[in-house]
Parts: sequence; C-alpha cells; structure tokens
Amino acid sequence: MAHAAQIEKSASPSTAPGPKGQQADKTRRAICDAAIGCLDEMGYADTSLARIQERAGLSRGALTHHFPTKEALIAATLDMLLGRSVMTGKRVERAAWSKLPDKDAQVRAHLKWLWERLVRTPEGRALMEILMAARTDKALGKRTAKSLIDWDARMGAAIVDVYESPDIDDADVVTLWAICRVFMRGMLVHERFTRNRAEETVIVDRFIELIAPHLKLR
Amino acid sequence: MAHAAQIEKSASPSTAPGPKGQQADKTRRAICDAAIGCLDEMGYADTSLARIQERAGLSRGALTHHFPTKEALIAATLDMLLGRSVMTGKRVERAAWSKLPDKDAQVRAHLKWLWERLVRTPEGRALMEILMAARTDKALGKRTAKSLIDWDARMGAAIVDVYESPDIDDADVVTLWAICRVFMRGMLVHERFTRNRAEETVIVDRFIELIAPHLKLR
DNA sequence: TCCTACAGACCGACCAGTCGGTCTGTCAAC
DNA sequence: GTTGACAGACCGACTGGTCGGTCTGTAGGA
Repeated sequence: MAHAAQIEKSASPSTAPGPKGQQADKTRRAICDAAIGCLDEMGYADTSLARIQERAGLSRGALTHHFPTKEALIAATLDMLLGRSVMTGKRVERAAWSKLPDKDAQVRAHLKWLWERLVRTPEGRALMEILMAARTDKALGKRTAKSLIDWDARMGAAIVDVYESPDIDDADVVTLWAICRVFMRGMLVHERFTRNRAEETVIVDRFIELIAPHLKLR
Repeated sequence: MAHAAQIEKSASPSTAPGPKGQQADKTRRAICDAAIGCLDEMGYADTSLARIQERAGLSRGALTHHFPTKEALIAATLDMLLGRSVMTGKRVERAAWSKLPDKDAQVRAHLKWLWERLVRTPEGRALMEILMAARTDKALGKRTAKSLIDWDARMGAAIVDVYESPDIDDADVVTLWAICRVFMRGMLVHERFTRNRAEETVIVDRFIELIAPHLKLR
C-alpha cells in the first residue's frame, strides 16, 4: 500500500544520500537561516518568500523546490530552531558556567546564559515570531503543535538531569524551568516598555534572584 | 504662537464637541474594538484594513477618514488598550479580590486576576500582537514608544500604592510587578508548548507561589 | 423662519505594489 | 535519458493608500 510507505515527516523533505543530498541539505539550511534572519529583523508579517530568497542568495524556484509552501518552510525553520536550542542547551555550553566556584553562582550564571545566549538572540526572537504566528494561523499551529510539545517534553526530561528541587520534587524542577523560559520569552517583549538595557537587566537579575534558591544543581 | 496651541496628541484625531464629535468618538471606538478583535483572532499579519472595516460594519472610507494610515489606527488602538488596562487595574476590579479573609490570599487572588482578567483576554492578546509588531516595525515602534514607556511609569507609580516590599524597598515592588507582567505575557506564548489549560495553570500557580511572599499589601 | 455656506462623517472605486503559489525551462550528474 | 537542483516568468488575490463624491448636521445672515 502506497499510503503507508512515507510516514508524514514533520517538515523537511526527504533527504537523498550522496553529494546531491548534501548540497540539498546545505541549501535548505541556508534557506532556514535566511528565514531566521528575516523573522528576527523584520518580524513574521514582513517575512516574505521574496525576502528570504534574496537573503539566501537563491532564486524563487529554489525555495519552492525545497519547500512547497511557506508553511512548510516556517515549520522546517522551527524544527531547526528547536533542534539547535536543545543541543546547545544540554551539551556545548555547560562548560561555560560550570567552572564557577560555588553552585549558587553556577545556577545564576546558567540562568543568565539562558537569557543572553538562548533567548535574547536572533534565534530566540525568530522562535518567538513563529510562536506568535502559530497562535492565530491555525494551519501553522496544527503543523507545529507536535514539534513544540515534544520539544517541551524533551526539555523537561533534560533539565531534571541538571537540577534537583530543594523544596519539592523533580516535577517542580520542570515547572520552575518552564517558568524561566516563559519569563525570558516575555522579556523579549518587555523591551518595548523600557528605556534602556539597564532597566531590563534589573528585572532579569531580580527574577534570577527570585528563582535561583529553588533550583539546586545535582 | 500657533505651534504651541496644540500639543501633539498621541494618536486619536482631535475631537469636536457636540453630537458630531460624539458620533465620531463612537465610530473610532468601534474601529479600535474591531481592530482588537482582529488582532486577537487573526494576529497582526492577517489584520488588514479590509477586515477591520468589515468587522466594524463600516466602509473603507470611514476608516481612512478617522485614521489616515494603518499605523495611526494601530497606535490609537494601543492607546485604548493601555488606557483600559490601567483603569480597570487600579479602580474597578480591586473589590473583586479585596474581600478575601487574609492578605496573603488577596495577593494571590490579585495575581490570578492579573492573569485571567487582564492578560489572558482578547485585549491582552491584542496588546501582545502590537508589542511584537512594534519590535520590528520601526515606524510603529517609534510612534508607540512614548505611550508604552509612560504607561509603564504610571503602572509603577500605581502599584506602590497597593503593595510594599517585605524584603527591600518600593523600587523592588515596581521590579517585581514588572516581572509579573513579563511572566504573564510570556504565558500567552507558552500555550503552544502545552497540551491543555491544566498544564498552564500549574505553571501560573507555581509562579504565584514563588512571587507572592515578596509582595505585601499595604 | 428660511436660505446659504460649510465642515465633518462616510462611501466605494481605483491605484500601484506585493503576496504566495504555479509552471515551464535549463543544466549538470548519474 | 531520467532525475533532481535551481532559475525566473507569470498569475490572481490582496495589500495599504488616494481620491472624488454624497449626505447630514450646524451656524450665520436676512
């Protein structure tokens, strides 16, 4: 039966092996990177296929060849964004803040790192744009729902390896970490209410002071 | 001197007195209400003048008569949203949560009210859409900057009348209240990561537990 | 009291530009 | 010769903005 041969892949088209497929992957990454840049700099409303195409240095045909619709392109970009943030979040960067003298300082540094290296970045802002768009664009919302919920679950599972709760249990750690991400994402928007970065820093630092005592490194 | 006679009004056109002006105000409010509905339901990207016009039950010409550009319309809608949330926030609704037995419960009820009656509403979501749009739309950002910063200042001044700090000083209350708003706004987006409302409630309640001890009703 | 003059509310046709999507064409690799 | 990577012309739909026109309410002069 043909219909079962290809189980729906979340976003990116099938990738052939060999040099052809490698080139295709590279192009797809270039397209998604361009999309991230556009989303960050111009917002979802002004991120058109024409602009993505131009930024990626490709033709209109290349885009449609790799992604049949804009929705598919955005979904693939989202998957790329999620993939990156879980990867860097777990492995690569831990070294940066895990050399501090005491564990309390490490927790605070980790939270600061979450803000500065994961959320307040082009990737973080692009993710925010997609999340907002997915709220009202029903088709996009449906398409991305599974990726997002799965990512959230993976994030939850990963964070209990890093932290334990001095108050309650592991489930509370997952909740607290969700609170951190929610807050950081909210900060991206709060920028509009502040005069300068210093005012932002006060708020972020206060939040960290608030939540750090409830997180204990394993 | 003529140029000083009319101090720059932020968004809405001048309002003539008499029944003509009242009608105009009513129409403007209808337009902004329609804009809020569109922003909530379709997001900024899909909120076109045509859809606002249709929803308001007016003609295309009526919109352009009252607001020369889309930017002016959105700015006026923002001012209306800000005006509403500071008004209800301070006066009207306090009675609803100020009858509880002990003050701790009152604080928690107030925060829950902030979430359910101010942020997780069509108005709250519409505000979020405008804030996001203002991030990348430079012209809109510039136009709305003053309104937002002023509102933030008024909000800060208003909240120290309600709360005092058990830890530090009044400035800390302002920061903590900003954290609450930031978090709540972030929650609007976090919805996409959760399976159902119950998961959201766990996070919001935990946040309230986290911050309530640092807020003391006067 | 009537007439005239005018301002403002509102209408809808129209414009140039942009949108996402479709389609045909070219070319190199296998 | 078939296939996949890419190019670019093209389409209808829709965008925000402009503009001439209509209707109504108000004010001033006779």
